[in-house]
Amino acid sequence: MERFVSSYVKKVDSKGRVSVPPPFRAILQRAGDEQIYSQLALETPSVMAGGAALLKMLESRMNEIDPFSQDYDDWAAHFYSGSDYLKIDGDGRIVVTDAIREYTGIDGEVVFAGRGISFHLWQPARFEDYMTGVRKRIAKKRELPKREEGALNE
Amino acid sequence: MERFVSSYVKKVDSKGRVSVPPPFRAILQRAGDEQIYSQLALETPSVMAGGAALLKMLESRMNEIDPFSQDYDDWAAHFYSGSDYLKIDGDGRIVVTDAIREYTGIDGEVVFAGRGISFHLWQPARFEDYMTGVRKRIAKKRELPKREEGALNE
DNA sequence: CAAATTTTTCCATGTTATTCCATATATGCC
DNA sequence: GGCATATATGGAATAACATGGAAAAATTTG
Repeated sequence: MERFVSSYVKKVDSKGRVSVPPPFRAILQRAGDEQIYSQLALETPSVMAGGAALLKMLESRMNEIDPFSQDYDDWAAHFYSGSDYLKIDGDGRIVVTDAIREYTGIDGEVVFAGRGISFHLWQPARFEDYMTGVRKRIAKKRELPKREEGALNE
Repeated sequence: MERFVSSYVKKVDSKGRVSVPPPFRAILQRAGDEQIYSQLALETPSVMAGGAALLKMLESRMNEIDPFSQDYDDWAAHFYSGSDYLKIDGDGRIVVTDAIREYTGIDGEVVFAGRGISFHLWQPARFEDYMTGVRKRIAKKRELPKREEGALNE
């Protein structure tokens, strides 16, 4: 399956329109997706997005939960209320909703960050901070178990 | 089956009229529903609503209870006395009843929150609080079992 | 039963969202 | 490096929608 790779910064115009990075657009198009499924991310002030493949993956995960549990209620709320279908228009653009803006802080520019089967939407500054943290955490982990004896530059 | 997805904020006019979000309206229309079945929610100060599919699901659940039990009496009371059919008028609007206002605190604006087979009506501020709680609970649960070995943010 | 009140339907208007188009910019290709 | 194609971007035209009020119908009340 094709993967969303790399990060792109895009401008948001006064009407909230953003053009989807062509590589991402191409992947969606080849998969037959005319809409982008989006969901507010749980751990970060960002939005997870992707095509039907992502949606399917998420749904199958949710279906493992007992439908009459409190747990399920929470997931259903998050899953359905916190989601959106963003239609890709004739010019390859989507519109970021108010809910997305508020949750992410997106306002003149947005980062499309590839994540494999999905990609995330970020406010640029927050994305940079997040990536810095990510790299630090990874480096730290590797220091102890591996680094001492392992490859120095890989 | 089509699902109610996303959340929409709508204004309530002085007569209690609210226009149903077009995406929800479209789903109901395609299913042939001209009325919205609504029921006071048990766990939260909101109203659960939906079309005939929802009603059918709820009824089948209730039919599993012994009709001569105390349990059944309670359910029947809740189910029938705490429900309403909200007619969708020619302009795609419904009227929120006094019972709904009192139970939910809805008063100038209302949130339509998608929930899959149903959607919920909320007073906006309360909905925001609720969703924040939902996300916290989910994130917390995920910390323990999976996070160490699993995907980082998907 | 008539009057008053509420509810519902109908209609007009303003607003918002979507689509379409034109231009500028960038990218890839030869 | 220059040409052809693709993309970004803003604005204008169009369509969809929200919203308030008036008219009509139904309901309640005295």
